[in-house]
Amino acid sequence: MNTYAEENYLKALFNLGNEKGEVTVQELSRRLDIKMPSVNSMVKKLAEKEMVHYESYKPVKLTEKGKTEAGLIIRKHRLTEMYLVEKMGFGWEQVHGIAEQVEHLQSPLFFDKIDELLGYPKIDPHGSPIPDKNGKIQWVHYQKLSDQKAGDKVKLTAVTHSSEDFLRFLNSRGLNLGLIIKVLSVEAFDGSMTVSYGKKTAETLTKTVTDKLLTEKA
Amino acid sequence: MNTYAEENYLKALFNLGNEKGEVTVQELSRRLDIKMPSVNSMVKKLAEKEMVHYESYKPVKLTEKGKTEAGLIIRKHRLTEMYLVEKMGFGWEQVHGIAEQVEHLQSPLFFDKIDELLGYPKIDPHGSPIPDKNGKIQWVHYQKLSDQKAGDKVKLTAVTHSSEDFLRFLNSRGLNLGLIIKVLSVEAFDGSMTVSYGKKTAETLTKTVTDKLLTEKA
DNA sequence: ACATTTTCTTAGGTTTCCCTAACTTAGCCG
DNA sequence: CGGCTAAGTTAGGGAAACCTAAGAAAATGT
Repeated sequence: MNTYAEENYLKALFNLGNEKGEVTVQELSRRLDIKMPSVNSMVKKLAEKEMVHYESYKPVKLTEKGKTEAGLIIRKHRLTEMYLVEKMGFGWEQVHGIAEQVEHLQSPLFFDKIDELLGYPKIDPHGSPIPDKNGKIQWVHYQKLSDQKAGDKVKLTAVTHSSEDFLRFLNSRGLNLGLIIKVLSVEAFDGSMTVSYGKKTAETLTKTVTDKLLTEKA
Repeated sequence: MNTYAEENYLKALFNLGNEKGEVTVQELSRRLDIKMPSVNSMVKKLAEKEMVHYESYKPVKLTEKGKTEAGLIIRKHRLTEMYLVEKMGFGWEQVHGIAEQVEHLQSPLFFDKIDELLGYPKIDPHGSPIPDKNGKIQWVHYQKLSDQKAGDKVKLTAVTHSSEDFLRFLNSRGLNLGLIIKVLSVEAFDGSMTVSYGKKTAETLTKTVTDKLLTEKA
């Protein structure tokens, strides 16, 4: 098992290394607000545990194993954030600090339950993907419904918000996941959209709504 | 602020010191599964911080300050347990380990929200009192079910033991907190008791069980 | 290309919290 | 009361994760 400190390093490496996957000691040091010599020794320790590839004077890179571990922590973080917002009524600006602590809890039971209560979300409300139980991120390229044009035909695959109110609204309109939606027209002045799906031939959705619906090409 | 380890000592002192309030180094050592010399030095540290009264070769006792700190941790623990059971659908027997970790989170915001969502409860799922925001416990007068007489009608409000097996047993008999129980008869020779509650018209409980069930006048 | 600056590493120190081994105090018993 | 045992303490050490100070490597500018 990884220590609390190790988990923070793994997470930082994951978050910083988006493009090349490489992160310098200094970047890590700044992100974690930990002095470079401390980072240096921790990086060595992580290399020892085969969590990172590392050679002196070179940037650090997560191994597959490291990526998985990091993914699992980020999974816990994002599920927690979502739960706090959707189920407990916190504001988005309030949840980061709490999730930062909760992500270190060791209890598959707990996070599985959260996952279940949230309806197994694949992305958080910011659109960031939530890694699966194996720590892997599914790199599906979701597109907001609001980014579609008239004539487009898409499949509704995810929602970025799962508050009771919003889910109730979706239900009342018969908007279920997997549904094929055809965009009929888009109003230029307010971004509202008229679409057809299922039995509905012309339903109008506000931009507030279409912003929260994620789609794939149908 | 207290460290993670300090918090565990405070909690153990609080839980062990129910009668006289005094706890020996050895008791602490056994409860925490930490060797005596380690306990000894931590106790000194806590005395330094004025969390406990301590003199060499004497038992340890929480100060008022220590009691308050311990109460606040226990408050977090019990609120967490209750939330897990009431709002997330966990079973009684599942929540202890999770709460044990959550109780160390530093976020008044988080626990206030839980408190609010639960409707400011004074009792947790095991029936133990929940300390208030100042760490103080309201001592309610409970009576063992085994001390009741035939004809008495009482409300089940707490259990004194919360092992997995015991909680599972209670579940299997439909014995939930808040339940109204009527004592039908008591066997003189073994103290076993026949009671009725809910849909059950004549359930027999051994003294081992009724000793662990706490009640209020209904 | 070489001198300066920046980045990284090494060395050595601190705090927290745990350990084992060995010693001391307190309580008990004949 | 003296001696034994159990409980408590002291001494010394180790792992984790941080630090500062100082030296080494790499990058950078003219």
